[in-house]
Amino acid sequence: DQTVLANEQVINGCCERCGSQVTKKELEQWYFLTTKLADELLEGLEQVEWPEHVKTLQRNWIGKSQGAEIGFKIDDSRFKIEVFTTRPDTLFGVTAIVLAPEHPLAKQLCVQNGKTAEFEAYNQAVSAKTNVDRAQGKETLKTALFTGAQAIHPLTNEKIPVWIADYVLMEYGTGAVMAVPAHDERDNIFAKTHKLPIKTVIEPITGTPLENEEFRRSIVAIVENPKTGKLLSINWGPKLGGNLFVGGGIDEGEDPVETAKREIAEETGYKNLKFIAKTETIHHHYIAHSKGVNRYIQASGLYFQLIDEEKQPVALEADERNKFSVEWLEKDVVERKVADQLHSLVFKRLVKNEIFSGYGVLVDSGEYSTESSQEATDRIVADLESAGTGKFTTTYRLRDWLVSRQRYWGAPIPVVYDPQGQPHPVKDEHLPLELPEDVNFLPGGESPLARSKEYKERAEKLYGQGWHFDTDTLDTFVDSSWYYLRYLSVNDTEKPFDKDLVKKWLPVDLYIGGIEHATLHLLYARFMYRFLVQNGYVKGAEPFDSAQGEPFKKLFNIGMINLHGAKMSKSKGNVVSPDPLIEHYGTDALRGYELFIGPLDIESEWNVRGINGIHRFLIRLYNYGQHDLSLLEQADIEDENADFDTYLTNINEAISDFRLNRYLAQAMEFLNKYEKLFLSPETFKKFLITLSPAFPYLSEEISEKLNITGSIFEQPWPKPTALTKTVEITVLINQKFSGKITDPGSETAAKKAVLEIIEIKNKLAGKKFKLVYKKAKVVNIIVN
RNA sequence: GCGCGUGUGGCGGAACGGUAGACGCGCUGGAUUCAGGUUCCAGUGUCCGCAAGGGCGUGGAGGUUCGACUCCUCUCACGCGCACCA
Repeated sequence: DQTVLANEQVINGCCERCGSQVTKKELEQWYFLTTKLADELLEGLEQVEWPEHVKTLQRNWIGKSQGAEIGFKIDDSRFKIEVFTTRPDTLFGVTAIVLAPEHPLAKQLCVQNGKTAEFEAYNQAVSAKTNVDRAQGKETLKTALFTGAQAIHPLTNEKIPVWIADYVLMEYGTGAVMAVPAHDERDNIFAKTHKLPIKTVIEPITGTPLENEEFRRSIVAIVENPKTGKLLSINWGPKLGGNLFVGGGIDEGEDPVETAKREIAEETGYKNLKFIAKTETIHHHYIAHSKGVNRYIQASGLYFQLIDEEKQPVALEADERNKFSVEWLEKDVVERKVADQLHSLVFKRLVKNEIFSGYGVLVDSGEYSTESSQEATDRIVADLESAGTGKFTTTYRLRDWLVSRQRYWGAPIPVVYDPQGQPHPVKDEHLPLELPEDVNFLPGGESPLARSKEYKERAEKLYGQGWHFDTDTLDTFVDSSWYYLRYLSVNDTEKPFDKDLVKKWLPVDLYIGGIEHATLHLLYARFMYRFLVQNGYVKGAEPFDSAQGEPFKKLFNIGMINLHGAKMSKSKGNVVSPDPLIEHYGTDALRGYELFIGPLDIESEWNVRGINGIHRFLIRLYNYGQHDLSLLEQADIEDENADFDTYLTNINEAISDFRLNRYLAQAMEFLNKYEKLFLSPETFKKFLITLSPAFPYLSEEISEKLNITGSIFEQPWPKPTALTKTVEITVLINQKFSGKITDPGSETAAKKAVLEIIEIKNKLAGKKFKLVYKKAKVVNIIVN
């Protein structure tokens, strides 16, 4: 409550910690310039072994986007507006320049054009909206204000109106956009609302260009029956492309609308049609399988409605006509069934009225017309650059990290202000700056430190009359962003951490934590460490590669335990106390159950009944440990060793993969098998050692019966006895299990051995079959 | 809207492309017990069958392969993240 937050700490317009709503306020605050390292933070992700999921979260959060900045001069003034766009290829489609309300030029342009009152009114309306309102949807798109100013298009010199609208955000890009209503959804809504022209400058391309293409012009015609709302579709069957609309080539000199009417009548008989709408030209490349040629077509999509249902006889020959059937389908059915790229694009443009925001071929774009988006982008930006009014740039979604907090509990910001209000760093000899103690530290809209008499006096004593410390404290995430460095030198009173120790211990080999830190702690810590490394604070000034800027080499995300589908948390009051369970089952059983509940990185459901299984296992283990094994007849030692080796290999793998549920399952399986066979005392001892991490109390207690000097925890982890176990091959008949054989090592020997098995011989008698062999795996007998 | 992830018995969950459901919970029957609990034995995907045995089965539809939970394409459902990002 009552403090500022960083962007990362705001969830849906509310505080990530306390859930209270976030409002906007103008304040002077300190920032860490995380955006300066945005690129490095992005690259560094390639250097670490983190779950892909977490890397993606961070990549999205940083939100790198490449585009260009383009300057638009304002007519009759010295001003110039820089817009950021990812689509310079749509430059000829610009019909407005739109500024964020907070844009420095927004007010000035209004004032210049005698619209001061309008601006003030609009600005007030906008700032009255909270972030939550802004996030509510497209409602705010409709609010905008014309400044009265005209910008000059840098390539055509046309005049373009300059608007203010709050759908443009000051924090992103340059706080100004070029509105291209034909090719951007928001610009489109904006333009329609304010009756601005919409100019198409990109024609879509579908498919990919091929070699030796045959060129033709053609149409795709959608026919609607206005009485039913259904659309006419031609079903060609699964092999010939499924459902399509009526299509056909345009004859030389023929008008597309006439072509479409002719094709519709020929294929379906309907002849009384009303033309409704038409798409821009669509460039389509495809392989015409039936004709065996590659085609490039320039297609027009056309939309018709039936005037009436009158039909003429279908003109096609019977064999031609039988290739397809004519269907009337609901629009949503059509959307699902029409898979062809060209036809479904026409559907989107004409039926769903979607705008086209993809890449394509330029049209109505002066000398750049007929170029592809890619070519045009490069050439347009290059041309603008040589004219001094444009360049490629990169923008990030990441915001700088606001670290000032109006809270008591935090490290004081080590800044002191002179009587003129100019900030200065607190001198080294005055560090660390400690919190004053004569304050009421409840939050109250301003920092509690501002209320401290002692803090003020301290500053004046150290720096002189009229000086005062910054009264905010640092975000606690600042502390957690470098604690792993301090951990190495907790008793050092001279400096925050010891470079040599850092050099020795970092990066952290394995970092375990919850996913909730993905774009908070983990991002801040990476930033801080990289900053310290880059500036020689941790490794000296030697050059370093990107990987050396990463504090955490490997990351493991631990999953939450849920209760009835909800995360357990103190604030929700749905925490399960372990105490009664420990009392009844013991800590070993509880720990074991927690390991056994499921994979560590997956959210799991808490279900107490499961603890019984572990409890039973522990009782069996304990009872087994009461036997004097040296007096009992044991199983075959070679089999036993081989089994133990297998077990050991499995659990070693499971443990290093954090598959602790597998680790315990293997242990149970092993005990199940040998509970009745009796192990040699040596093997049992090794078995017990492998269980000691999961069940420290019980394994220690049982080990007292064995000849172990000292604690079981001082025993080395067992090593495989390295006896080679015989490899078995599975024998399958038509993929069904039919037994196992010992692997003789070679294909011919294995096949021979299989065919000598009596039961298999009998099954195969008189049948044709062939054998598939896979080394050390399987012999599959395929009988037809 | 964009991005990411997950779908396997009644449940938690196993399966280097090679006997799907290991291990555990629960459930059913039996033994022990005056009884309940505990413990022990047997069974437990589903359908047909007394059984032997067989059919079907890893969200759905295709494909690759001798063989697919696993690889590829499409699709559905759920979950998560970001979101007026130009």
